[in-house]
Amino acid sequence: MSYSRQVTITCENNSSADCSVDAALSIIGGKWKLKIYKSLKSGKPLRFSSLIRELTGISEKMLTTQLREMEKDGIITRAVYLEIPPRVEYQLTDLGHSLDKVFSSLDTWGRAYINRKAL
Amino acid sequence: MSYSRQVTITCENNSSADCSVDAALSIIGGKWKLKIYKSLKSGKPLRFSSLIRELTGISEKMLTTQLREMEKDGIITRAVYLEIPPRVEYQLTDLGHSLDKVFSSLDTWGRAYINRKAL
DNA sequence: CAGTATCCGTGCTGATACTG
DNA sequence: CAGTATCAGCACGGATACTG
Repeated sequence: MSYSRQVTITCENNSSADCSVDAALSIIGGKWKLKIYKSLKSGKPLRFSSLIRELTGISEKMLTTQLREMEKDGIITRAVYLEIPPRVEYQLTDLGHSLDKVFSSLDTWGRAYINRKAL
Repeated sequence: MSYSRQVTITCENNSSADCSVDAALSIIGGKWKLKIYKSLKSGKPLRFSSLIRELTGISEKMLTTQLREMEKDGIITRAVYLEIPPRVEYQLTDLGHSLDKVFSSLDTWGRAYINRKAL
């Protein structure tokens, strides 16, 4: 089974701003990516089972898929420890940590939006 | 035809950070929203046909859908001029303009990501 | 424990044709 | 000009069962 995705990063007709924003959204968009980022944000490596527990509602398949994509995108690392029982730990890379500003600006805007709607 | 969507903004089990980020992504996520934002960013009101021209590749149906959602979310206004031929102009609201920081942080991160991958 | 394999529904997105 | 209506494909996300 392959986890290939189409992340068209060639810019063609679009301005570079479109392109960069698209690239960013292709990596942090979707239902789970930013939640996974948030779980790993502290820097502490987490195991598969810990992530399943934190991300209430995600299926094993989805978590696997999302983690593989994030690994491919260079956002996280995957460390396999050959033990019994097996242990796999996920951790943010430097590139992953650099999502901090994006996350916080989304968070800030989202909060403001919710407050405004609550009026 | 109704354009209702489910934008679950109740926070339930999730922390407020999850919730706000989700709210933000539900509004600016997707394939076209930020491109439309970008077209209207300057503040100049644009007509339907102008937007179609700028957003290469979008269908009329998609543009209509996206614009209606953004209007509902309070991001843009829709002004109808009862003339012949009809004229409709779209413009960012203050709330829409407040997306500036979100847009630029995505843009900045995306550029950095692309440069990094180009190594 | 940490996955894979398989099946499947829904909704996002698109193409095309038509209308006030 | 600025849409609606209709049909359709396919990717996203989910449920469940199985495995090294």
